[in-house]
Amino acid sequence: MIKDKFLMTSDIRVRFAPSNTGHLHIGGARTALFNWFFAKHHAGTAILRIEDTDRQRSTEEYYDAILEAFEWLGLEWDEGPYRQSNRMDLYQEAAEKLLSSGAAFRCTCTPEEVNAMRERARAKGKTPKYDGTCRDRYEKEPNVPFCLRLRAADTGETIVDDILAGEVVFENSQLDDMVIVRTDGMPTYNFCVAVDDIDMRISHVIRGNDHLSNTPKQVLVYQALQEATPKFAHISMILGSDKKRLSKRHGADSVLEYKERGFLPEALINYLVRLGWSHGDQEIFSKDEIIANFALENLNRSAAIFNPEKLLWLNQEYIKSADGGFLVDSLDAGLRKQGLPPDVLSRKTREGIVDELRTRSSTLVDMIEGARFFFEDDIELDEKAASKFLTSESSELMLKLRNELNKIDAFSSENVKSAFHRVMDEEAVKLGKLAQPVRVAITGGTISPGIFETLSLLGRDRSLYRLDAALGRVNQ
RNA sequence: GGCCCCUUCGUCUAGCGGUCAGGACACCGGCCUCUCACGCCGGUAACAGGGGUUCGAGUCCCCUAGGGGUCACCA
Repeated sequence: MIKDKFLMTSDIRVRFAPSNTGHLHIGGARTALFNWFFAKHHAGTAILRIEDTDRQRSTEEYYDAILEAFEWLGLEWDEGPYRQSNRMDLYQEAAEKLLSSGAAFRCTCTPEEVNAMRERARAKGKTPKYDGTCRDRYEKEPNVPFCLRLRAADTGETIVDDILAGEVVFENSQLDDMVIVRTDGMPTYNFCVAVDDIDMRISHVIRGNDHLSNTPKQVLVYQALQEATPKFAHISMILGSDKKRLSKRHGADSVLEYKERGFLPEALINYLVRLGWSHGDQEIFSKDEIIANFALENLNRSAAIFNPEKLLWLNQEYIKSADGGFLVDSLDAGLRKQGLPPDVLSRKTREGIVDELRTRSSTLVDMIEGARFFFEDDIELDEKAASKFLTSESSELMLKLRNELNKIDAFSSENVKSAFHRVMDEEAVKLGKLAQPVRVAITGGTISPGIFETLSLLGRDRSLYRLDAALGRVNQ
């Protein structure tokens, strides 16, 4: 969308904050999309922040892959990517502030001891949580390692005001004295999130529903830091066909994998956004249309099941109306990947090929597969089709057609059609009798675009060569 | 298990007290047709259950059931 230069940037600031412990998967992408469209709709600022405080599992490969995925999707972030690992000073400063104000305390309990506490509480039928052993043990022994915990209230309640869920009340008795800085000095997720969101002046936190239960913990950090909370919107999640959380088991769920499988970014975006969001009966939206109409209020609160068939349908819709040049480029790249040179046929011809294939391909991969035979020197015949259609009976017809094709002037689909009709009239056969054997001879199989167009696109030389090869086979 | 969220066709959804409960994907017919598609026409299919509130409830409230999430020195 062209930015209206008269439109002032609003105070709306949102962030998408994935961890680089895995690929950007479609669930995360949808969350990112909601954030991004919300920001654009309000002429606000969309920020990308990588949460890489997990030293064990974060990798640079995933970091790069996440950026690559966004690049492919065509989502540009107004700020970032910020990385939490570069912002340690900020967290340390906040932690010290909390320590000196008494909101946080040093805890020398070992993980084993804390686990034991939780077990004891569980055995008594109570909420398993840290028991507060170190809360008031202010004199600490030197050389004993410690972590920092945030002192949680034992009574009362913490209310999360959510745009979608309304006021959600959590009993403070459920809350733990959570660790905000680990023994190794690394700050923890729930702490960094709040500190960063404050520092980045985030106005709306839009994230998955799985974070709702975490929110009161973060609210506690805001309160301890004496900062106002942002507005929250916890969106529904995407589930697999088994109604379980999306995972590797459901197949390809990384965004980049959809690229590999021949999906167009516009189609993926359209599909993902429509999961939970709608605008009347409209199914197909350009980015600009989504920007114009997106509103958090229209978001569905219930989980959505990922439906690959509908994505496929949408993808084909996008392929049907895609720019021809783009499709040719995609075709060329796909062919080269398989070691087939695209330029055995002219670019104009390839444009004709993708035009024939666009109504027959639900993915770019399908399209390339459907175009293979145009570019192979020697096609592979499907045995079943060959034995059914390449018979001595059909070979006579094909031979006649071959001679007619050899005579025609320009090898246009119209002229090819005339050639067919001359043979059909002469032999008093219907088109089907002639077309299927020719199709098998030309394409190797029984499925292809219209036979006149196919021959015309393939060109006279290659067409006759293949016809001859098929004829030779029958006569053997 | 505690706490939290959710519940309209198989799936995505429209609906925001009065509709024959609409659209889309998928599926099933039909038309078109040289195959496969595309396109066009038509069809099957839903308010989880039970209580209220109301003249009237898919729409509001409660309960039950089911599904999901979360309870870490992971994010």
